[in-house]
Amino acid sequence: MRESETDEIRGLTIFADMDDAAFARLCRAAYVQTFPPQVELFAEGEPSDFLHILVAGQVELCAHWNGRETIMEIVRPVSSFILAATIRDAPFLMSARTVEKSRLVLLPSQDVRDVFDTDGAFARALVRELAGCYRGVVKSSKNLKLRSGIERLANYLIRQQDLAGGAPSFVLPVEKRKIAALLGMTPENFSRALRLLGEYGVANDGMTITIADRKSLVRLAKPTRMIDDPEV
Amino acid sequence: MRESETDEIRGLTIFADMDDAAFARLCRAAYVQTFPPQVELFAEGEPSDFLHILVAGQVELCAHWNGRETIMEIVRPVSSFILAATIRDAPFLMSARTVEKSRLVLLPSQDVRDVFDTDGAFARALVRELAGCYRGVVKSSKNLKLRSGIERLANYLIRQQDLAGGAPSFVLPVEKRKIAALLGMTPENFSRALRLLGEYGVANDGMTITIADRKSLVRLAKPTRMIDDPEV
DNA sequence: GGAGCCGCTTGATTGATATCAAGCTTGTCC
DNA sequence: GGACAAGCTTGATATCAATCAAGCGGCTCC
Repeated sequence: MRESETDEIRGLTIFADMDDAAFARLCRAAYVQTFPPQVELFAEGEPSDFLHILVAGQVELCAHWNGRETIMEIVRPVSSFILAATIRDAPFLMSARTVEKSRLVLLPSQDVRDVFDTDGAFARALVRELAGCYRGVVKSSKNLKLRSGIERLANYLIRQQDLAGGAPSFVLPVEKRKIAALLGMTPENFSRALRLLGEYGVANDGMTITIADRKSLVRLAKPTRMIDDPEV
Repeated sequence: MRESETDEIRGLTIFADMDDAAFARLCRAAYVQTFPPQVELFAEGEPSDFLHILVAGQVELCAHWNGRETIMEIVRPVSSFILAATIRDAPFLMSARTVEKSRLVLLPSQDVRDVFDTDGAFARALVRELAGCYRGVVKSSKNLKLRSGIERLANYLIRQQDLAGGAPSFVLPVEKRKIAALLGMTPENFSRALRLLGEYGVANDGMTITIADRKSLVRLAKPTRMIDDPEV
């Protein structure tokens, strides 16, 4: 891995406080790879040989059971994923697939565990990171159990508007069917729910969403920091 | 906190590898308290001042939104809970309530963070613990998104039978309505689903469940390690 | 023992979501 | 341009889950 590439991931909070020697050791056997869209990076159940870091592109994490499939998370750069499996040397609980052309840094899991065993700063950073990941999944689980489909969609749109800088119009980051799966609904119901949101000032043209009356949408969505704020 | 009481929690994996001095420092300002049933220990949104460890009894972790309530987890002894909030010095994402008379050890969150900042072994143990917690919630989320109510119940019963030692008959650990909330269903549908499982050899007398034909139940439930095995 | 409470069960009904089956729109590739 | 594919939308229908409304049964407390 070249220096220009290590720089891209050095800024991640999990590496922020560790010393250069330990970071160098992590990067020693690391490599960078670019994948085309729709490529499966790994499958549920496989051993977690590498910690993955998405540098550019988009990756979906999905899960399967009994012929059904759902999307658990959509990863955007720059962030690591499947850290927990790496730490516990356990099989992946999710499959990963590129959504678009993506560049990834792969750190051998054994190296991550070795450095984590010897470098206290890294271990502490991982604790904070994993605590954040845990809270993220808890929030997502609350979202699923406490809200109906249309409520989840309304909150999703509010969140996306914030991510896009708050402008009334913004473009959805992935295909609608993928957002539907992420929100635990079928593409058909997603479409119907989106139309129902027209009553609340949401307009929809292809991948572009326009929120004309955010207050009205918020009255329906009732976002709360305990579910919808990624910072908390 | 007395020595007899520190012994009760010393065996937890998060304390296993730390040295006695660090453990003593953690316990210095800790205290033990016994609560009657149905007492709220803390509420969603409050600051996480103490890391909680359940020594005896049972505690439910629940979440609320817009007048609705659900149960996220039922904690059994001996285990810590709300570790992630403590680590991140963030508000609780869930409320906690005793299900029965319960004894808890409360460690000041600030002490936990202090020791975690200075004791590498503790930090490493926390990483492993949190990675396990994260994977637990991911599995629970897969369970919710990929399975129907009756499938979740079938898998729950199989798991409870294993926990009870594998005997055909066992007693449910909490009220049915709480199990229903945990599985994301109403008490009414829980009751109906349980009756439908009669077709698969499940009998139900009060709190006692008898599984006459486990193979048949397994054929329906299709348990998988990637969702149902707490060890993976 | 009896009254009252609480949780569980059951049935009837409503509401939400999934499925099936077309069409529609958009963009791509000859 | 025209054919095709893929994703989206829409309507009709079926299935699943929530709600409403009793009634049952066990338990506690006078």
